[in-house]
Amino acid sequence: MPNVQHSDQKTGDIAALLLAHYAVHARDLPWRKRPGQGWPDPYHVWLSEIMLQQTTVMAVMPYFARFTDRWKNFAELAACDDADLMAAWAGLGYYARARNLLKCARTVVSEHGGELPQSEDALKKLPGIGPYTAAAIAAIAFGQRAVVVDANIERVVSRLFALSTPLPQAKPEISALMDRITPADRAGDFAQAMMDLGAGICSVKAPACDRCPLADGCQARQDGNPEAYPVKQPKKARPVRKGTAYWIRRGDKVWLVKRKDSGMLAAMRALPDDGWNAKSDGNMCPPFPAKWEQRLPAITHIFSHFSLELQVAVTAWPHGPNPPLEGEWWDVNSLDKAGLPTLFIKATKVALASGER
DNA sequence: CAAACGTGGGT
DNA sequence: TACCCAAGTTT
Repeated sequence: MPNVQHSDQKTGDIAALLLAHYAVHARDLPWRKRPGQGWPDPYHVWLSEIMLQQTTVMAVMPYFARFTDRWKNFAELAACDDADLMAAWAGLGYYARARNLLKCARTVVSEHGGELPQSEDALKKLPGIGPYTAAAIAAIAFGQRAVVVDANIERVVSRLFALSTPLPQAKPEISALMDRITPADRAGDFAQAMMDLGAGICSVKAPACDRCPLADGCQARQDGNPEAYPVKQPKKARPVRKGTAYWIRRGDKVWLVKRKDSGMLAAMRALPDDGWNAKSDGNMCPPFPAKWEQRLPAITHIFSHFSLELQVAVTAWPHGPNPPLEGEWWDVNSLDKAGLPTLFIKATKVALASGER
């Protein structure tokens, strides 16, 4: 445990100071809107929390707006087609979230009468909801006292108490400290205030301590080295892989496939490829023999755990039978509606820009 | 438990 | 440019 030189009195001040600051400086985010006087719509809280996992507020905004406009509650979302959902999620990344989102909505409808359960335990049993999200929903949507810990809060707490233990080993310590400073009432506002603080003031680089309501009680600030926290374990290098995608054109159509249901970009619509993955290069074998042109500029795409140098090979497919490869013709003029992951969006742009007939 | 799992903005 | 990181969960 950390050197506990903070009295309960002092840690109690943290919540009061932060909530007062939050009353004035809270970000105005769409999922925080409260219908009437009460709490925000739990469906909105849940949807935003899933979208915000490892994803910035800026990236989430347009997706949240489109999703809530199109699917207004759990029942509507549960009833949608899987392919439509995946296409709507395209570009946001971490596609397992989209598959779990749908599973979760369907479970909420079939087993919980279309309303989210309110207890942290019950929430954690739902697909896509882990420790963080369960606590966040319980606190933010249902007013329960839950201890919320995300990467922002890890950073803020690490600095407040100048924790020398590196992450992820420090997680239990951070949870215990967050538990200690979380108020009995307004735990949800407190969590959001901590996250706002981490996002806007207690930033990774160059924290704005002069604007921080907790600066006086911050150990790292007193020590003059807030940027040194949180201490983290070094990360692994990112390998570079090579692969090929295949652009099969017939008139104004291109042949798209659906990726398998597990692994990278699972269940997403895509261009055919040569089997590249995080562990190995693609085999450079086209899906079928044809006259393949392969002189387009390579694409570099950075995934979380490897980089990919992707070559695009092009062929023209004659009218008549379809290519011997499960898939569908897609109009090249409406590729934006295909729901392609960003990697393949880049590939389609290269193919089209090449003046490819 | 460590690794898998996307993407784009910031520095 | 290169590297860091984000409202984490699942296996």
